[in-house]
Amino acid sequence: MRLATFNVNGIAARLAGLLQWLEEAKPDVVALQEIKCEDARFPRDAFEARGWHVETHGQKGFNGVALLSRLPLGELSRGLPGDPEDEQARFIEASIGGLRIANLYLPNGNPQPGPKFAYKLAWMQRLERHARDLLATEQAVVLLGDWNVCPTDADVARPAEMADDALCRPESRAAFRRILVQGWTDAIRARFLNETVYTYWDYQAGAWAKNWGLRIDHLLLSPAAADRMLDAGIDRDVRARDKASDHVPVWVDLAD
DNA sequence: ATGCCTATGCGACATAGA
Repeated sequence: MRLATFNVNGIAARLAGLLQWLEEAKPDVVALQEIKCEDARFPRDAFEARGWHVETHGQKGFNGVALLSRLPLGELSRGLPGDPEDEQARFIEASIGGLRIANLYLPNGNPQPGPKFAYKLAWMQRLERHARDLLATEQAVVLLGDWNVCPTDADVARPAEMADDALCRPESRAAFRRILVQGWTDAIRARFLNETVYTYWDYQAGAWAKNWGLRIDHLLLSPAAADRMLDAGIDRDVRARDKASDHVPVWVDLAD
C-alpha cells in the first residue's frame, strides 16, 4: 500500500499535473495540502471519475487539505483537536483499510517572531497532544503532510541563510522532536539515513536549478506502521515539470 | 538588506507562502 503526501500549492493550478502523477505513481492514498479552495470548489468529479474517494477540508483562498483514496474512507474528522476557535483548514483524518491516516498542513510561522510564529508553536503543541493520543491506540497510524519544519540542518541546503526562519528555529525543531520521540519513525530519514534529500524548492532565485531545497514534507509512522514499511521515496523529478508546485510528492510503501 | 516567483481573490494590487 502506497501512501503519499503532496503540497499542491493550489488544486486548480495543479489539477492536470496531479492527475498525471497519480497515473504514474499509482498511490493508494494521497494527502494533499494547500488546495486553496472551499470544499464546494474542489474538482471532486475529476478524481471520482478515475476511481478515487475524496474528502476535503477546505477554505477560501488559502490553506485547505484533502484525502484521496482508492479504498473508502471511514471515521472522518476535520480540524486539529484542541482549539474550537481555530478556523484555519489544516487537518483531516480518516481510517482507510485498517490504517489511521492524519493529513496535516502545519503553519509556516513567518515572520518570526510574531503572532504567526506563536500560532505555529501553539498548533504544534496541540499536535503533540493529538499525536500522543493516536499512538496510545497502538494502531498503525501515519501522520503525514507539510510540516513546515526542517528537523535538522541536514534538511536545509543553506542553513546559515535559514537560521532565523520559522522553519528552522530551535523552538520549531524542539516541538517536532517532542513529537518524534513519542515513538514515531520519520520514514524518509529512515530510508535515506545519511543522504541529502529535499521535498521543497523555492520558486525564487533559481532554487531548483541550484538544488537549494528543504526537507519539510514528512511521513511519521507509528510503531505498528513502521513495522510494515517496505520503502519510501521522493518524486523529485515532478519539480522540473511545467506548472510545478514548489513541493514534490513524498511517499511510503507499507506491507498489506 | 531585499527581492527574486507563484497562486488566489471580485482582482487592475494585496496577501500569503517558505
